[in-house]
Amino acid sequence: MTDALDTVFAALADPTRRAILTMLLEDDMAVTDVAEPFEMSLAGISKHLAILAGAGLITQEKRGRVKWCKLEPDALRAASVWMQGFGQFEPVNLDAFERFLEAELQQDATEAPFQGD
Amino acid sequence: MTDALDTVFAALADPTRRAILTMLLEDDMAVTDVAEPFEMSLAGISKHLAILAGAGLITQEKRGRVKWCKLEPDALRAASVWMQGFGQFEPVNLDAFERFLEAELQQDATEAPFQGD
DNA sequence: GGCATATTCAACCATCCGGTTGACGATCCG
DNA sequence: CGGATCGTCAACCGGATGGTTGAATATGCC
Repeated sequence: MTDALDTVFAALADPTRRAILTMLLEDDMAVTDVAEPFEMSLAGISKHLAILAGAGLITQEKRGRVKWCKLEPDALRAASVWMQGFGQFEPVNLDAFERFLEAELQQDATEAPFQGD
Repeated sequence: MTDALDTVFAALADPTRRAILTMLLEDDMAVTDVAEPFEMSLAGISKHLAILAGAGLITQEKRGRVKWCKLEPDALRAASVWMQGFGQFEPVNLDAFERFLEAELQQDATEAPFQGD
């Protein structure tokens, strides 16, 4: 009965993985480039990336021999919502939340994506 | 080198602990009462509470032989800030989500009328 | 073909985690 | 005092986690 929140929060609980996510904010990256700033074996980083992908926080797409890692911010949103109003995470509300996100997306698509300040 | 975020996210990664936090939203509770709905030994729950306290998510105060557990929502703030600093996209807009829910409710009310008497 | 690059796999290791049970220290109450 | 209640401690267990190394698999390049 491992909830999606379990894997997301567990993935976020590691500083290396949080650092990776922060790096991916900048841009998509290849596995080797993700690993470069860390004093850790490439295989170790590869495992961390697999965990992040398992939590849905990133996706990986192989082009040629390079596997590109891409941030998936939506996975964070569910966790963020839980934190802000934890308690109201019954399935009903999750469904509603998904509909909400879709509605929001459509709105974003038709309106200006940023309300900059 | 364990960051505060490490312990907070790790604490949130367990469904039992999230359920406990949700229960504490209602009111402060004694350890025994926290444990009551779970099919788990009291010692097990006591450990979970210690982890939550270690992460600063709750505080515990002993009055008489009863130890009261109190939610500390501020501890969530750092994690929440981290997650939101994350998205270039707007932070999750809970207000908008609530308006969405209300709008949906009204829609349900007008679309699926009771054939009442 | 042959070599370098990119990434994962497999095995292994130490440590942590979630859980149990049983004993123990406090505290209330009759 | 003596017994019941509240909660933790200590030891233990199986399984997950975070890391390593070395071999293996793809892919690109000359």
